[in-house]
Amino acid sequence: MSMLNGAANNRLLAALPNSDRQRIVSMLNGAADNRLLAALPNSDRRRILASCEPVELALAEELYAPWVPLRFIYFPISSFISLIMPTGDSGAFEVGMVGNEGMLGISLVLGAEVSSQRAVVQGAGLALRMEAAPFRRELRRSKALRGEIDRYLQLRMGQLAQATICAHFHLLEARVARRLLMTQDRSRANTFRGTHEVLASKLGVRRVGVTEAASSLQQRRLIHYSRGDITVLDRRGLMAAACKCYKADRESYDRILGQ
Amino acid sequence: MSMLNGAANNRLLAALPNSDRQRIVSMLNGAADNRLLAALPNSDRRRILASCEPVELALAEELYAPWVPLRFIYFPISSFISLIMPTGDSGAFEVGMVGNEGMLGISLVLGAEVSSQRAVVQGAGLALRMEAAPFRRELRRSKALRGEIDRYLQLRMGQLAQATICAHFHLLEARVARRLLMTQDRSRANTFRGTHEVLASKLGVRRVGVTEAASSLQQRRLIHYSRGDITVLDRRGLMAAACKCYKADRESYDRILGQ
DNA sequence: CCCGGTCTGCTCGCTAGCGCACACTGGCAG
DNA sequence: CTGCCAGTGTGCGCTAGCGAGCAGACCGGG
Repeated sequence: MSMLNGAANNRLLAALPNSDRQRIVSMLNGAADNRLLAALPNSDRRRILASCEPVELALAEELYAPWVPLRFIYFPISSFISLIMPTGDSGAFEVGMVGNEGMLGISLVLGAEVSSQRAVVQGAGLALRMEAAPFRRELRRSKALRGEIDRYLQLRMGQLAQATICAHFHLLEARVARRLLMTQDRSRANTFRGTHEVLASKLGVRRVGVTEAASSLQQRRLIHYSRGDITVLDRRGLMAAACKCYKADRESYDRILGQ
Repeated sequence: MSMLNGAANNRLLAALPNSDRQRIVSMLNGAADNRLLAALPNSDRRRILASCEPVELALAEELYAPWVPLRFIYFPISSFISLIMPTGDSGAFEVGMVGNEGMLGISLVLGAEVSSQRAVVQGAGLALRMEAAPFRRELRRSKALRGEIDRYLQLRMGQLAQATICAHFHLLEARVARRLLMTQDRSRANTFRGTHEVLASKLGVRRVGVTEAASSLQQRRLIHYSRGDITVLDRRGLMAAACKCYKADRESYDRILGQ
């Protein structure tokens, strides 16, 4: 169980809930719960997993700060991460979400040591992480890894472009609905955490705006929320309330990563 | 002069103005006027140039249509290109500009055959183009090419993120100023073409909005325009009128590409 | 010289979202 | 039980940008 080495100063595997521990065991058998890793040939994946270390990510934990050299890259398993761009005047704006479909630390792939964005855990859970140096080594060695990351890069660029349009053109209520659906997808649960306040900061709007939008969605029985717990009641209805960007994103996801 | 072969059905080198022809000759001597090519080791560059074909790009020419397989990639020399994302309801929105600092056709690098965006010539001029197949071959062969493209990718992603914020938060006048500065940089001239109408469509706003903003900038003697000709009169003043995104973009440009 | 089309200027009513400020509520700590 | 505070609800005046439509100005072609 080489994966356990080096996790000394971190929450250890033993401390994880059973379900997560089982997931790790199944990963060691080659069925990683991270799409990017799962797509690799067995030999490459095993080698990479051997350099990875499982970590439990806590809600709101900051994994990257702007312009601070990146020590680790992360493959989310049951966690997911929000990429936040600082706006200068102490505001913020989310420019990406990383779930188990991808990885955090693309800058390292592209030859940089830092990133201009903050990375904040938005859904607590498990992830695999790898130190920068071995990751870069692996990147040179495994053509398959690089290929998968390239496809993921393509996805991310497309979604970023879509997000630009969405933020500029679409009504807040539709954007809120879309954001909730995206969160639901990545947390793979109907209920997840998130106050109006943090949602607002990610969408780049006032809290009040989110309250109004969310309240409208709740009155229509599409969602329910209370003190930071959000539940999706009617996924189909919520999709109808969301802008087309959500569907477009899903489609590009299927097109690029699908099959 | 192998570069001339294969240009049969195109505007030929001989038809180019003297200045452009001289540029090509100097490129063959190893001093390409495209930053990405210029950064390559001589041997790689010469090999790549041998597979390239010079083309004169006309204003408003459409190089890529959404979802149509990309036949060529382009290295702009004196031309520059606008990447347009369709918004569904027949609107449009610019998500990137490609000048001689980079290349057009990143999707091919990332393993796709198509792109979701339109590519339209925004500044007429010279470019080198290369067919998809030899480009892919070269990409596998030249580590240096891939490395340079990776750095360029990083730049583009950063600028896309910045543009998202800009479009969402900043006042139209500041955005117009920024866009004019960016155009000036890429056209490397104080006067360039562009009507309020097309500017508006790239910024995702009404033409009237651009007219108001441009008119205000003109009254302050920062620019002058008339029937599709725009001249920057006071570059420093225009920078002051622009949002900080412009400066941020330049800085990320220097940080990533500046040696 | 006139005609037609392109480019620019201006108006008017409208709305989404903003900034600010304050009030209510439920759960948790002391 | 009390106080506190994070999370949510609401109200009010304000503004940037929207949609639609029309008017003049300039330019090149017939």
